[in-house]
Amino acid sequence: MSSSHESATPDTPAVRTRRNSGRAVLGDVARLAGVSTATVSRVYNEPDRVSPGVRERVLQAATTLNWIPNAAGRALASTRTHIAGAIIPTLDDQVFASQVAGMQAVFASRGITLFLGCSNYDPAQALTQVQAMLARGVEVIAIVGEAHPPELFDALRQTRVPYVITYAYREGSPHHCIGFDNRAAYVEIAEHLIELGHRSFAAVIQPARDNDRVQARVTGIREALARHGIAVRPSHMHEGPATIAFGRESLRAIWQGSDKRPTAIICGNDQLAIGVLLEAAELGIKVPQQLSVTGFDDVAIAQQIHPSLTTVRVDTAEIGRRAAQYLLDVLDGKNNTESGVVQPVLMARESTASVPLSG
Amino acid sequence: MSSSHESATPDTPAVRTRRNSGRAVLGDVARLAGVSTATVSRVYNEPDRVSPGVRERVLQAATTLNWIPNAAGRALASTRTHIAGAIIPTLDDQVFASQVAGMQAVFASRGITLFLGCSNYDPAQALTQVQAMLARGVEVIAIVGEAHPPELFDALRQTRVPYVITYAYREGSPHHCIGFDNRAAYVEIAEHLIELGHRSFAAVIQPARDNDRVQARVTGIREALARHGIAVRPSHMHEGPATIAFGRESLRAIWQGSDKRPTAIICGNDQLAIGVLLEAAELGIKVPQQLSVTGFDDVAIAQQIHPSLTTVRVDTAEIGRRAAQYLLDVLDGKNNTESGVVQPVLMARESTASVPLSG
DNA sequence: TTGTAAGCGTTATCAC
DNA sequence: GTGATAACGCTTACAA
Repeated sequence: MSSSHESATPDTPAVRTRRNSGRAVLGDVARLAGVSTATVSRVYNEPDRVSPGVRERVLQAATTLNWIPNAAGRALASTRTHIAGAIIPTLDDQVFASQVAGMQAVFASRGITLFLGCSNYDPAQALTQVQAMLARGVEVIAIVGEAHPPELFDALRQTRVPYVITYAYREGSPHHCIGFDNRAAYVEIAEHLIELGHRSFAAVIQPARDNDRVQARVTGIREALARHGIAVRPSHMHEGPATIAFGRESLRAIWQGSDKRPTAIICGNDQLAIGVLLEAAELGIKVPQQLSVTGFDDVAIAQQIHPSLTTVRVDTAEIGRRAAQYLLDVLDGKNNTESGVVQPVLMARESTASVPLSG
Repeated sequence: MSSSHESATPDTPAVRTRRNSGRAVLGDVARLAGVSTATVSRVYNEPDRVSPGVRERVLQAATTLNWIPNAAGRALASTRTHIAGAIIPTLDDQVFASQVAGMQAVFASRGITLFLGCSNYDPAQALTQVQAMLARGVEVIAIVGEAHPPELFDALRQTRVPYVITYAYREGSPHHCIGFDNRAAYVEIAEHLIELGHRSFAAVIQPARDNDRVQARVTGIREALARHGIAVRPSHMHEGPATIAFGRESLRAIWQGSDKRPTAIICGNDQLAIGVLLEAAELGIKVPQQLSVTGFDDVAIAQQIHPSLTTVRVDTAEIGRRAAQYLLDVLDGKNNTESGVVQPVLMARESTASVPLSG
């Protein structure tokens, strides 16, 4: 039936097979409202440029038909997708989850939806995710950390999609960053302990491979200690999964090892530190009298546990909000000159104290 | 040169202004490979139906031009977006974060990307998110819980977008659910305590408003206790934010109140229970000798804290995976008859024990 | 203020 | 196995 365009026989458009299973389209709304498709479009995109009466009629028709504008059609015609992308290592870490929540809130207020991708700390997956997002037409993209394959940044450059590095901030980075200086944060932790008189340290950290933030933290520890002629013994350097369990086993190994026991343990995050704290209780090690312990993140339990944990608070939701705002500004052609630094705050609590007199 | 069809003056297609800022399109690839656009399309969608030589040539051209297929164009032409939507209350809760991670993994393996929306436990926001997702053309959608505005389900029905309710499972629900029976889970907790001889209970739970899961939990507690002629005193029923701090203050209030002290406290989740545990330590209340405590979720610290926490483990990542699989099956027209139940497991640990002899 | 009509980048339907 | 070409649903000059 329905011959394509010049059929003499009147075709029946209302009954014509719809690929989209009967969903109303803009044209249907236009017909019902008795206006052109352009007018319907205007009602939604430049409502001021259409007279109130017509506007009302169109809105009415749209409601009647339950019309929902099709984003793909919109994107194609306007070359704007109103989609942003965010790539994080994992959702299983509170710091990234809340960063995403912060971004989402800001983007949502501007009608932009967020595509989320997890790299699982794997550079190859990060690259894949970025490519998928570019194919999806994300207008901007936020990526945690800057340790990524060059192809990833090549792709971003070629497509000219504005991006921002989150969570990490490094002077001299070629990228726009929003976050904090992980190295400096750990320098501060180490110095806090040195000021308390500590001279013998252990470190329990999460896997550093492919993770610029963790590498920076370790560097911070080493640098701060080196200034005082101190180094962490290899047997006192434990790298493993960022879990309570690994924190526990690390302390046990450190305490029962043959080397001189440290008076302070710097942990890569609060999970590890809490593990150390719990194991210390079990081994009868008094914190902070015999041993000082520090964490990072300031998770909820850090200030509730006994002894409360000295740690560093970072407002990761704020990182997310700022990152989103920066990207929105780029889209708007505004020149966002705001610094990308979200300052971490050392929360000195009960788990750190002056070094015990008897080394 | 190739005048399109009737233009006398030769146009210069290579230089024509591109709205998309110089990104290569399928047509460019076709031209460079010396084939038609249809063939390029086939290379990516039905590679078997194109000869190896041509295929190679097209792939080569695409690489040269750094061509990335445009998802909007694809969606428009194929009426498939390869996008799924997920709506969760918040990312700030591990159980939902890992559910999303599980879904994402399954969807990604099928080339489907996930749009994520957070309702912040607000029905109105949930509705907005659903509408936004439908506009984005999600092919399927997963929503936590079934306590949502009717308009939400109306929209789903009208657009015929397959959906699934996650985290909650209820016999007789009009929706397909993947999760567990929150009521039954709390009946089990209560019965565990009753078997241990407890007859005097307190409950510390998160806000129940607009939250069918929490309401079901409370119902479970009440039903199980009622079977034994027991009810929770109003002064022993504390509802508030799901935080360690609220857990602490609840125990303090319960313990210092004028009513007879309970021998067991059932908490709405592990955060609250850990708060109770920590406050008990501070108040010198012996757990479980004087007081039994239960949580829910089995967060990492639950089995590490002392005394270790009796709680319920739910594999939320599995809920996410199963939900995604179900939705994929619907898309494939398969009849997924798998039960939607992901069985919770009671983890009886040190924080619960027989009721103290002296009531 | 409103309408006409030409795209936007892809896929699908036919012919060949 | 390939190639024309008409959709897909919307926006946007340009015209009226």
